[in-house]
Amino acid sequence: MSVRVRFAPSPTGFLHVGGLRTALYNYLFAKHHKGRFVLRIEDTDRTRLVENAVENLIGSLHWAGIDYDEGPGKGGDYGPYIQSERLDIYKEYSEMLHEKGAAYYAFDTAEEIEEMRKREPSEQFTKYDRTSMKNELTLGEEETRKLIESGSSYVLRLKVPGNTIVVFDDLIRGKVEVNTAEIDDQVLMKSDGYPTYHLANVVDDHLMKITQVIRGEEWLPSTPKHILLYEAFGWDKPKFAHLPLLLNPDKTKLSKRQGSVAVEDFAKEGYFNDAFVNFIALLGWNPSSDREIYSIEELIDSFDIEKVNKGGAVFDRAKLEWMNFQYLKQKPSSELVELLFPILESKAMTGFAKDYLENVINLFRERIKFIKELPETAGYMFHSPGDYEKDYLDKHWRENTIEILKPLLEKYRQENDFSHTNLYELTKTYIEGLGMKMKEIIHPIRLMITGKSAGAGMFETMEVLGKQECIKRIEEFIKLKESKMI
RNA sequence: GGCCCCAUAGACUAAUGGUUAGGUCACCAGCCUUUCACGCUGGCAGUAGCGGUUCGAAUCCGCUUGGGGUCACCA
Repeated sequence: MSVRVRFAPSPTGFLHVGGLRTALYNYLFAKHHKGRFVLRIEDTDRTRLVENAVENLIGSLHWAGIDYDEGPGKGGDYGPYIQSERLDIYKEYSEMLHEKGAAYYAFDTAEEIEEMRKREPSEQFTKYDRTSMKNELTLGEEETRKLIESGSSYVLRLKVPGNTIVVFDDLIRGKVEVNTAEIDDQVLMKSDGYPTYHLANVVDDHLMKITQVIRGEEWLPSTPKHILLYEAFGWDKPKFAHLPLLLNPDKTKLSKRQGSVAVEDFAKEGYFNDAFVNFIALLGWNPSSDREIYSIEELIDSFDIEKVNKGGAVFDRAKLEWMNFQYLKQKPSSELVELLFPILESKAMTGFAKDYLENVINLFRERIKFIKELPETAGYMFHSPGDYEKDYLDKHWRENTIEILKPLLEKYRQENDFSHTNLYELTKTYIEGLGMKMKEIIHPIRLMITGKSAGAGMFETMEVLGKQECIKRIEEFIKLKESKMI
């Protein structure tokens, strides 16, 4: 049987980092086994719908490079893939469940249920008490039919069998056992005619021929209910794999309270999609013991669901940044420059040639974390320094600096080869001829040309800026200095 | 609190009965140097605890402790 897995988010906001990891593992699993990856939208809670959430979700998946084979906007043989468009299906199957005696109708109001829970003296576990409440079992068939026909609102509840052990074999955790005494008579169909997650996901996974259900650990406690449903329907069960949670630094479930969790926020911050995916993939699993950088193909190739860790993984920003930096270092400048264009444009720093910008990128790629830092960090590559670091100036500018500089400036003026190697040789020859050291002149030059104490190699910087610009800046500085403006 | 899941350094992980317990991030030191970085070298630091099984346990079993998840007409 060919592998079919699904990612089934509910459209209640943006794609969560944990959701992306779940989607990614499903994707890796599907691709590894040459199977199919299905996207299904679970929008059965009408009260939590968020406008454009589906588009957002798909957009984030797309950014991450996770492509689905079947789903909204793509179609497939098992659609529709949006649960609100499958209501008649759930109705049909819920009635089937009722006919089999595996579920019953109930008429309690929210208040009555709340009261029942309060009545329960134990602070342990308050199950729905099917023997004392207003439902098909206490009212009888006839009364039930009358109530339904008269338009009373009602739900369908799962009739959980008493005191039996439900067992399933989790692909990641192994054998899991739960006594049905611990399982509530879960609502399957809500009074608004929509199914709950429990019914919908079982019906859909069955009809969509899902072979492995790979989802977050938060679903582990409700899996026995799903097992009961498969058994009531008489269907084959898929295999289950419950992924460890992604955690905040304090080890609680990764949440918005402790920083950003929306995938699109990371995209906006400037993380590379491939670096981000690489990082996320390694939260809970690693294909080897001596590597951190993997292409998506390599991840697919080596993915093994049974090797996924059981314990939760803290989402560590520092390592994410490091990962991003690894990608920044090796990406071709032709790709990076495309990211730089819109950034410069937004700062009204336009008019630079592509080649020039690529040179700037190559000068700074090992000194920044994100391309968006360039207008700030490398501002002087786009305009004259404007101001000069006071401490740097005080430290490296001497009484005789100008005298030393003027003949050198003249040499620069007469030099046509502004390659960094030549500038280096030329400068070195001159300065050592005076019995001085390179650093005694390099810092003043850096100051005059960049205004900053930190930057790329000085002669490399001069090469990229070009002869004309360098000479102009030195002249400007000398003029300021001589007129005591600085 | 009941139930379920989990447990290798501060963080991510490798090692599926035999390793001096390996790698990465972070941190620290040194080197490189033209500043800042990068890079290189080295260092700090771990099998939660206690029993058991075994010639041999991070690995298997039990208990304890700790952490997490979940207990809705939400997913």
